[in-house]
Amino acid sequence: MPLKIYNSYSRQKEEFKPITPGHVGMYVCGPTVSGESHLGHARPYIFFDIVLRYLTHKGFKVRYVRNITDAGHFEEEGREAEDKISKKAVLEKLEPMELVQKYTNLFHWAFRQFNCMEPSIEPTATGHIVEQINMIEKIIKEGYAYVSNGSVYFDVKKYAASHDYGKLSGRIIDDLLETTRELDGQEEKRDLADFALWKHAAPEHIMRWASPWGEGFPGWHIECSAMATKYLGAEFDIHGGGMDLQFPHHESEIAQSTICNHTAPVRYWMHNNMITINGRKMGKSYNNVIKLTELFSGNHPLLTQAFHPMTVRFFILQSHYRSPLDFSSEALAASEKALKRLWEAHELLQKLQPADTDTAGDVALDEKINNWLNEFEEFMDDDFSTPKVLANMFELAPVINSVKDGLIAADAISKPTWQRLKKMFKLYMEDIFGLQAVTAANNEMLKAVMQLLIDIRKDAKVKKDYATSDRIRIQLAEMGILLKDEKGGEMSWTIE
RNA sequence: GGUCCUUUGGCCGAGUGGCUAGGCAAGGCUCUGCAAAAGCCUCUACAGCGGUUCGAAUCCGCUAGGGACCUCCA
Repeated sequence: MPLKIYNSYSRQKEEFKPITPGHVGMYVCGPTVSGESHLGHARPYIFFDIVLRYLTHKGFKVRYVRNITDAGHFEEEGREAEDKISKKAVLEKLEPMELVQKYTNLFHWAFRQFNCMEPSIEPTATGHIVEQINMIEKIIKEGYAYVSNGSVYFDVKKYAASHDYGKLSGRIIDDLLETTRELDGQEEKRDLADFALWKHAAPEHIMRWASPWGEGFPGWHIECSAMATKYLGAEFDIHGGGMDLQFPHHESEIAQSTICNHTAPVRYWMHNNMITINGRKMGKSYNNVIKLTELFSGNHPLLTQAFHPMTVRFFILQSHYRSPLDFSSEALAASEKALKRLWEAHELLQKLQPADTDTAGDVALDEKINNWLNEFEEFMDDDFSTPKVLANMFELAPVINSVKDGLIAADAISKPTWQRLKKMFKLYMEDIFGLQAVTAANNEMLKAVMQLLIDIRKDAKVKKDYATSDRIRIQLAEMGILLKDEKGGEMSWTIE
């Protein structure tokens, strides 16, 4: 089945055809590591992790490049700007690389909690200054950039005369040329719409590199162009990122790369929508960010509890990536319960053995199951409709639970169907959606101890010694372990 | 001000013109020593007003609310 991807550039769903058969080059704009990652960051990196996993499942070999933006005008919160004017001893001063390292580590830690796969290449902007300078020189040579006061600007007006500047973000060039913004260094530009490729560093600027135009630092957009070109080629398949990057970041990337490499860089542009909080985009300037560490610990005024990274992952999968997703503690709590239910059905399914029958006792049910399963791929192929796949899984969960409880006869479902069901759940839950058990109930010693308690409780129940049986269950509950009596006298347990 | 998007049941969220997802919450029932879990059932919504159509949550227009981008941003 062909995969269809909504291309932001053409504003429609298109069949995905990689440039090199069997291979996919995918670039996703990574974080700026001048601060701690927050919930807003979770969406693109979790979503594109799903894209990576799904493409891999479809048999593509994916090179996934995600950068770290560690160059720019950095300061750490709370540390004052005076720090930058250097009369202090080296160790007392703000060392940008130290700051960048700290937040990079924190970012990596958080996304390991989310069970995101690591990118194939994770290039840093500071590690590619040479490539960026080379690219800028090429653009100057092509006549689309000019030097002004130690800075280099891209000539948007000239570019727009022969190229469609503004198409990706739906912008009209004339409007952009008229924008009146008071920005730093605006007077150096020939035109307000021009953007910086290289910026001259003022004396107090702490991050600076030598360049043909004097000491300075790269413009924000050029790093992605330079690194994507280096690792994926002049033209590659997928470029992803948040919607807020469409303009000016991605629009500028297209312009730079097109001039430098004489070809449009990207085949499929993919943009995820924002996570909002009370209907407003989560962001530093709105003062409404929930940092990932706060989310995991529950330590934030807007949170009524701590949330497990898997709950967040599931929450994100429950909505389509191009829709805005409104955060609330209640919504996340609902996801937590939903995930628990689904995950338990999944674990149960993996343990249940199919009846040894090639023909289904309940043909209609058997067919229904197969239809739901068929749709998994159909939905994913339709621009990654993860919520629909989950909906089907929730249709299947009662079937699984009913088989366990004997409410549906084991031989109602044929062996091949049952085996397929098992396989598909494992594939989607674990491999494609990247979900994991929320609790660490895989400790062998704990399992053994629990088995002992269960044996004692069973004995007590047989003797109708309910004081003992209740005591075991109640005290375990106090510790956060939920013991459940199953039909037929068996017992199971989960960690809350 | 410009460009674009959005408005779905108590809450979160899918929705391709007709078959009206799913989750959470709530209520009822079944199972059960009790409990939990599980199962079954109930809860039919699409901002408002017009229009197109045999038929619209889905297309068009207007009104109202919300949002994003135009500046660093996932």
